[in-house]
Amino acid sequence: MVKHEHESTAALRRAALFRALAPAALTRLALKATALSLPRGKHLYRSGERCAGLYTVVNGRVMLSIGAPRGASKVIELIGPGGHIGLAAVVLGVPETVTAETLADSTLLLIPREALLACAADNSEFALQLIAALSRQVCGLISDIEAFSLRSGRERVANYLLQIAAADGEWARPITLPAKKSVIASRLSLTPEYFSRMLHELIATGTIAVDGRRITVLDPNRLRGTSH
Amino acid sequence: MVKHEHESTAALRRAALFRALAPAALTRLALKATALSLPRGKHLYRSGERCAGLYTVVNGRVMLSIGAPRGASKVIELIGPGGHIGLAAVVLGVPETVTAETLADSTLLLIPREALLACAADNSEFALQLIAALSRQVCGLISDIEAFSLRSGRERVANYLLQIAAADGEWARPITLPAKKSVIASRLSLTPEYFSRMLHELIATGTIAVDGRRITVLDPNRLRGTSH
DNA sequence: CGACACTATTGATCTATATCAAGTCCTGCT
DNA sequence: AGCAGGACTTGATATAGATCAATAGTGTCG
Repeated sequence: MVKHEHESTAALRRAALFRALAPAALTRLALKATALSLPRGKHLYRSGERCAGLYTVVNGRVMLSIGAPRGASKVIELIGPGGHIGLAAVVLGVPETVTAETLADSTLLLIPREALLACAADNSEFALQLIAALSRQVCGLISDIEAFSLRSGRERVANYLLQIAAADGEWARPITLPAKKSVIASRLSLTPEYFSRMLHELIATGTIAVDGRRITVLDPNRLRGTSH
Repeated sequence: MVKHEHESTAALRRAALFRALAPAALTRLALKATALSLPRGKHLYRSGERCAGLYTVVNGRVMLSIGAPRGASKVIELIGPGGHIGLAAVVLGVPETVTAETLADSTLLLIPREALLACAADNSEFALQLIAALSRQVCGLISDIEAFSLRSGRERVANYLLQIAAADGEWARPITLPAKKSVIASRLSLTPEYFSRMLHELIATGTIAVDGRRITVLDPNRLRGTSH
């Protein structure tokens, strides 16, 4: 039991949202959290369901997507270790607008809505963290909208590769796509077929090399050039 | 001077963000705010600029848009009385990602970043209001992304009309577009030409009637039917 | 180690929406 | 009132990207 608390506390400390939280408050929150692990391909929740609290990804990977009536769907975001899921809908207490599904075996922490709000209410430091996290999300979504409506498919692909290359840090070292190509394609609002073509166009110009999910950026400058 | 304070306080109370704020805190905030009025067509700020604080629209109308290199641009949101502008970038203290421009003669209140953050820091009630406001914005942006990537132009137009009709309350009463048609078209990620065609398609089926910026919904059910 | 099932590529074709080009209708201004 | 410039419409044409169909890898599990 004590072991489990320690694990939760440590896991929360590694999450961006909770990093700055005072140890006492963090432990209090961790006590209310429940850990769960899910195999790949399980749904955390579906669009329209009400969700008990905030999920934090300890490890694994979760896909957030919106589903339209006609079976069509679109990936909104891919969330890895340290990330959190569904904050906006949880604090509003409204049904989720997205569907969350594990892309790999994952372990998560579920923090009940009440504990989260209580913590925010008597810890202004933490409330400001929530505000900052939501603000970052708003900026990210706006930049997605910009990409979808003002950039071509080619530009979006180039830009995406640059982003994960930058996040990874080292150039020349091959980067690994965080999910299978059809998921990445949907994240970029492209069909798998078109995504494949764009990738092969970049290969043809000697900009990148592709080996399965592993991509090497051969010519960063040219990639930057085609990204806008 | 006292007059001006009263005006600011009253204006803030009418804004969604500040409605729930305790009178004392509200007055304190209003004291730090500066009122400004701008004629139509003026920029509050442009994408990339750092912005001193949060703008609240007292009256008039402001257009938020993102601009791409190639002169292309897209309207993100139209903000009327009671709304606020640029919250996310202001709390993060990063350069604005959007451009804000008045669409009509407008009066605004500018609340300095420091005053806003201070108020949030020692007023957990208000911090939660900010959290809720940002969460609502996140949900709205996600729903925009859903519309842009999963719905056809026709569906987006129908849906938009339903939304403003619902906001307005009374059916059968003609609704008025909050800006000229080319701006609405951009808000819906359509060209003015295509927007015009979609509107005329709805006219042809007897679903709506259009007179300039004034639109009457003749057949709400059919409109709902074409909205998805 | 072979075979299934899934993932990716490739080619051919199609379509929603953009673009270009006039033309018409307002609307505010002198 | 008349006119200039913008806002909207209408038509013809072009195209980015989707869809459909077939094939080729690729990994995984008995």
